[in-house]
Amino acid sequence: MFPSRTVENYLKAILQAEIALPPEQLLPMGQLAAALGVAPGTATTMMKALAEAGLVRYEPYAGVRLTAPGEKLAALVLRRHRLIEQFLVQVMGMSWAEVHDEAEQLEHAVSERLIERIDDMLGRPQVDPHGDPIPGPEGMVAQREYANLLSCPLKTPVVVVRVTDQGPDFLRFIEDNELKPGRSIEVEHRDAAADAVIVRRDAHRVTIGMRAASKLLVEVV
Amino acid sequence: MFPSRTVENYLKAILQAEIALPPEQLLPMGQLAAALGVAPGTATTMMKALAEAGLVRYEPYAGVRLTAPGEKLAALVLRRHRLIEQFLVQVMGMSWAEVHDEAEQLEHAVSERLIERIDDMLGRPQVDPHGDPIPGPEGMVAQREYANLLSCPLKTPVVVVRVTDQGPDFLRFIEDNELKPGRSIEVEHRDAAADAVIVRRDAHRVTIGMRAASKLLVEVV
DNA sequence: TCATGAATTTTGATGATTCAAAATAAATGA
DNA sequence: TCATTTATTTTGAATCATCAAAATTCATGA
Ligand SMILES: [Mn+2]
Ligand SMILES: [Mn+2]
Ligand SMILES: [Mn+2]
Ligand SMILES: [Mn+2]
Repeated sequence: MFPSRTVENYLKAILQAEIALPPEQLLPMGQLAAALGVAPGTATTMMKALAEAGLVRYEPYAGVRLTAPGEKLAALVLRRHRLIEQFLVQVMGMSWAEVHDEAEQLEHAVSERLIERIDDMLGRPQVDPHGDPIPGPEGMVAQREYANLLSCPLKTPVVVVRVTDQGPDFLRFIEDNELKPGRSIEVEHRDAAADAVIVRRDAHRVTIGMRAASKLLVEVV
Repeated sequence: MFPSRTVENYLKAILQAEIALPPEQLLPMGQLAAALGVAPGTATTMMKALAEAGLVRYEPYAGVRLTAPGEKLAALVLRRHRLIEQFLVQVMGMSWAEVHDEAEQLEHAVSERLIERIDDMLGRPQVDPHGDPIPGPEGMVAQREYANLLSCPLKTPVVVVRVTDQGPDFLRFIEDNELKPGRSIEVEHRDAAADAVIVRRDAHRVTIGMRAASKLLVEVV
């Protein structure tokens, strides 16, 4: 049997949470449940079923971790999600702020065949509109580590490479201030007291909060 | 929160069955169940629920019929299905034989917004790749009645306008014999004993069975 | 060590969708 | 008319995904 829509969502959520976790560390049920917007008991029940199916390793009161087959499946869902996002922006001309919700549904409905066509048509892109890496047809690819606007060097040219927040409002803010991936900027100053980061984009200055600054990943050029 | 995927499929199936039915005549449960590949009792249960929701008129032991709201919803599903088919052929370059199954899934996953973009991009098409009419955003449009290869005049130029069978094998046969919608042909002869219809396409002759011939709708030019 | 509080699991329940098989109604045809 | 066949409905049960609330386990800090 093929993973249901629900199972696909669980696997993808686990994968995305694991990426932000040290290797081997288990993902607690509370976090998983919160990520999916379900009651904790619901997540527990599902994890027992997925463990039964060999897709996760589940340790009661400790948490879960994807097995190799589970990770492969999860990566394929993530691959579909991100290819669809890129397609909606590049081909359908949709805003990068609205493609996430659309992809959230379509990722479960497209066939392998259609995904391959999309991949073809886009020239096998490596990243989606938000700079998130697109897993290959064989599964996850190694993640490159990037600095964010809190950790990158001051007064040094950096290029925005990724925005790790899918919220439409946040994305629109980034777009309005021309801070999308590809854009070259500099961190002028960080003000811990004001909880703010002052960024220079050409001649313009933009001030963003530290919480938001941590969501903007950059590469030193 | 209404129509679930399942309900959408039921409504669409009823609408498509109704089209081939005299007005006012009820659709029997057996036919509906067969069309959806479910047990008869399952269809009965669902019809009671849909009647409760005001989407169908259900008469025990007689059959069902869509109400106005039910028909509107069903037409919107059909609209999505057919726009998606046209999109997959025109934009994604997929074969007209394989788009039906793909659309069967996508019709439940695309947003109103995306469907409007697709409609735009295609220039508001009136028919899908099989010649099936695409309902407008407000619901069903009046159906034009066409002759088929069994009822059209002999030795008279006609244009194929529609193929009323979504089976991949049949569609591939039509494609291989260049009988897709838009093609101009003539019925040379009908042979009841042989259960065959001989069609002339330019200088070529194609023989098809009567069952298949009834699936090819044509317009006298 | 142990009482507390937080996190997690268990329990009991619900809604949606489905089936197989039994019961019933309708249609048919002598 | 009435027995037989066919279609439909009813019944009882299963699966999946979910919740709220109760029970349990774990971690903590006095
Ligand atoms: Mn999803
Ligand atoms: Mn993305
Ligand atoms: Mn469908
Ligand atoms: Mn079609």
